[in-house]
Amino acid sequence: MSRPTMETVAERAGVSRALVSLVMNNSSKVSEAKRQAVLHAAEQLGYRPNLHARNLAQARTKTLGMIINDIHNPFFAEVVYGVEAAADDYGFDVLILNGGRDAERERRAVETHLQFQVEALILVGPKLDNDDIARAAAVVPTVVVASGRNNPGADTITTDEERGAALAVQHLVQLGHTDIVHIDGAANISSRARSRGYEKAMRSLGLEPRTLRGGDDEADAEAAIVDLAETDSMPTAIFAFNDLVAAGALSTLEAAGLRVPDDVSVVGYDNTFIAELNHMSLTTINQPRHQMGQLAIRTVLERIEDDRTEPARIDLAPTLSVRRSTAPPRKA
Amino acid sequence: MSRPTMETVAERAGVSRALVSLVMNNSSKVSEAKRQAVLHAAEQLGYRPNLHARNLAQARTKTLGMIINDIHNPFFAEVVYGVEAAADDYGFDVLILNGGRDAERERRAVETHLQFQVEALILVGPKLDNDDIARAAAVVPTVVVASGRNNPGADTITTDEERGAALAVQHLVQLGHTDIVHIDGAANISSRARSRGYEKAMRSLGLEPRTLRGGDDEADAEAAIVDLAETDSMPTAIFAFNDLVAAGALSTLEAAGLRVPDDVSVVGYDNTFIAELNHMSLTTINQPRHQMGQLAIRTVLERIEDDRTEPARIDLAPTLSVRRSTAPPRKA
DNA sequence: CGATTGCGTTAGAGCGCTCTAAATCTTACG
DNA sequence: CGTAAGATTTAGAGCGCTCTAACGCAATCG
Repeated sequence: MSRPTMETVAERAGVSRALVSLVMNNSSKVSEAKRQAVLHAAEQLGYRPNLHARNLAQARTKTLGMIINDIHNPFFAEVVYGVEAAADDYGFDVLILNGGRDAERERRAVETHLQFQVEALILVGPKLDNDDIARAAAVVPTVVVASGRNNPGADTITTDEERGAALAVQHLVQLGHTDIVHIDGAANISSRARSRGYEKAMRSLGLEPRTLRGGDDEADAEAAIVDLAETDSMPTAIFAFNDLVAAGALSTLEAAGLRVPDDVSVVGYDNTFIAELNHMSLTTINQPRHQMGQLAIRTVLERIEDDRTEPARIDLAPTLSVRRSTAPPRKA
Repeated sequence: MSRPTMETVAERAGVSRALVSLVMNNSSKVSEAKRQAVLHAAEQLGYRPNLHARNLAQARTKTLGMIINDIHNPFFAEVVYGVEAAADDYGFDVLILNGGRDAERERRAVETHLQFQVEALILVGPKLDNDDIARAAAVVPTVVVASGRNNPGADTITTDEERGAALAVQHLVQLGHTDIVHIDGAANISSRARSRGYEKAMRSLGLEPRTLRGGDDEADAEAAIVDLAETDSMPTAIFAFNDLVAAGALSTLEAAGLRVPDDVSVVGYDNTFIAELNHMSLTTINQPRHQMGQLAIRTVLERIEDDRTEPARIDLAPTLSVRRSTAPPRKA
């Protein structure tokens, strides 16, 4: 037994199919009596509009497609909430597809979304390269959140990562540190900007930058720290590429018999869940993720509704979240 | 300029619309020449099938709807990967909607999915009550993952949480502990089963259970621990409702000057990301999340394809993950 | 009192695709 | 060379909905 359609409801309510359609879209030009009759019939039958039929008949789908780099990563979750909140406000549904940290999967996800006729694409931390993004942006309004900002044709929502790195350095310097090492993000997309920010900030304060190769993972911190310990060149503070690397630093430092923040201060980046844990309590750089999500929607809707065409570049300011992993250096 | 349709492609390739359809569904009964012609025309025009039209025309949508309790929670992320992997195998698309820890939002998400004519619903840790679930299950095959198992009409994939709690107790007892306190999950859905498992296991080993009210949050552990410290009744081991509560225990214990695992051993539950962090290194109970996701798909597909009707109840065995938060008790 | 207005309602076409049944083209065989 | 069998291809209906244009009817007006 198949689901009831408008036809069924119309029959039951003794009206035409078109009238049912009007009621479902709560048009104002329906008499109260008929509206009730239709609503009642629909209720009784358990009628549910078929979105595919609606989307076919209408030009618009009122649906947005979002692709998340990795569902695992709590950094992106917060962005999702921002996106959803804003989309709700404007009456759009958001379909989520998981990129799974894999460009090929993301490419397929884009394809799926396009086949679903989404009105816009929101790419959160995409792995896709610029060409892929340009191709997508040529078909449908596209906004990239938290990734590089030279995506041709697409809007971008970023934070100023150079500035964020500078905030970390300034914080440490204000505490009295002068020997500050940076463990970078290796090939990670944000690595360059954060390293550059660190180096510029150090130099502008008259300090010598020291950057070590890291990665985006706990284990990646280990080699760097071990190296520092063995060459007896342990700094008084470490600025890590992200919170996870900072977490790796924390445990490796402790394993080496050093206390945080007494012996070494540690700063992370991203203000993820990890940093918030009391037991970690990581000083870190915060990106306004919720706001980034909201802005992504606003931006992309400007294209849809007001058909703006020149790409928007929104660059937000990061902030510092001070916790217990930083303190003044031990007096020498 | 609107998107090209099958009609456009057909014209360009000099064939009929139906033939294009056959090619798109790679039917075997199309001559190689025409197939190439169609493919080529489609390529040139940037043709992309309209899923809404297809879904309307076909009885099936080959689409599954998944609702996740909370995108933030990394526990669920792993389930998602399992679901996606299995769905891929069977050629289904999975649409993800975020429940946002809110029953009302979940209810709307169910509605959205149904309007999208999904062939089945996968509810991961739903907040919905049994009635809501029954209502959904009456309309479309539904499987509930990682939640209570008395959902009328729906299939369920769970782990034996009593057993999991018992594993924790046994591990601690084997290490030599006899004074083991449980901090429970308060109103949380899994709390009852885990507490019961703990209490049964304790009694069966001739030990006296001691359960304190906790919650599902770091802060919830604090009150309990502070209480233990103040009444001078600190046990040698704590079994927490979940990893987050265990994390709270860790930091509160340390703040009270107690070392883990030297003074007190701590066991969590769920084997989340947190437990894995080196700096936490939490002994915990693991649920086979990936497998749970896969089984969810298999189970629900059995209903769709083989139209099984009696509800399936799959209950998997949890395992123990030993890390560095547990050790033999200090000799008295 | 006939014509006009405007509200509420409806018929019917059309959205892009699949599917069935029938048409057309080959190929093979007597 | 005619024709049946098989292989390809196509016309056309229909999926459930929206939208335009038109219709019926009551209220309003000159």
